[in-house]
Amino acid sequence: MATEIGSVDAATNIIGDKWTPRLLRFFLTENTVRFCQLQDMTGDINPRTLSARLVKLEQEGIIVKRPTSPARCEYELTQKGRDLLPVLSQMDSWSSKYS
Amino acid sequence: MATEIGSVDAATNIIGDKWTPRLLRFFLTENTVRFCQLQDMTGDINPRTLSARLVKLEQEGIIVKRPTSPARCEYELTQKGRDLLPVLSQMDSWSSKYS
DNA sequence: CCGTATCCTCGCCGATACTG
DNA sequence: CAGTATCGGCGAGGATACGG
Repeated sequence: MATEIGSVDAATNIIGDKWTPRLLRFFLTENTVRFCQLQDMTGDINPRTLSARLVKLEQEGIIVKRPTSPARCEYELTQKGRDLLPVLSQMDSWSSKYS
Repeated sequence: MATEIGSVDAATNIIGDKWTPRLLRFFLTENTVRFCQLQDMTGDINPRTLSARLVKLEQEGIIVKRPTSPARCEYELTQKGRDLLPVLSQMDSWSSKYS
């Protein structure tokens, strides 16, 4: 059945984007997040860039966007996104070991 | 003591580079690797780029370079590099789950 | 075999300003 | 609050050729 095992590319396509790991890291401790929270947390991200990241993550089925009121919405991980958290955890612990 | 836990940046600095995850993936199955092997495996990587990656990985203490004969050498993971393999494994399994 | 040297393109992303 | 619009710089990395 040609199970193409052993590539790392799909994850790289997400993780490799600037800011994305930081954005996803938010979900290690929170269930939902809003646009401005991500802006505040990263401190410096351009709204244009942040928007682009969220669009891509949504297209890839990693997050879902949910309006909570007019002019307000929140983002949440899908199952596919939740499955990405172990990657983040590993990156986290490696990073803190080798600061 | 301001233990800055909970960043993902150090790993991102390595993993985020184009080609690097693929290069490191080699070490999931092999202990040492040579320049031309990496060229063959990736298929398309520019020698200039490959060289740059290896230099950076060496500077970061993730691999070591060892000449085996004049005009021949091999690369090997350090402990710091070996500690990076779990990240790669996680990326691998996520990628194969969501091809 | 293992790279380095030059040149050059392309697209990422920051700055800034503005809308629903 | 949650984005979109426009513009522009800059640097990563590809193409190609060459050297130890």
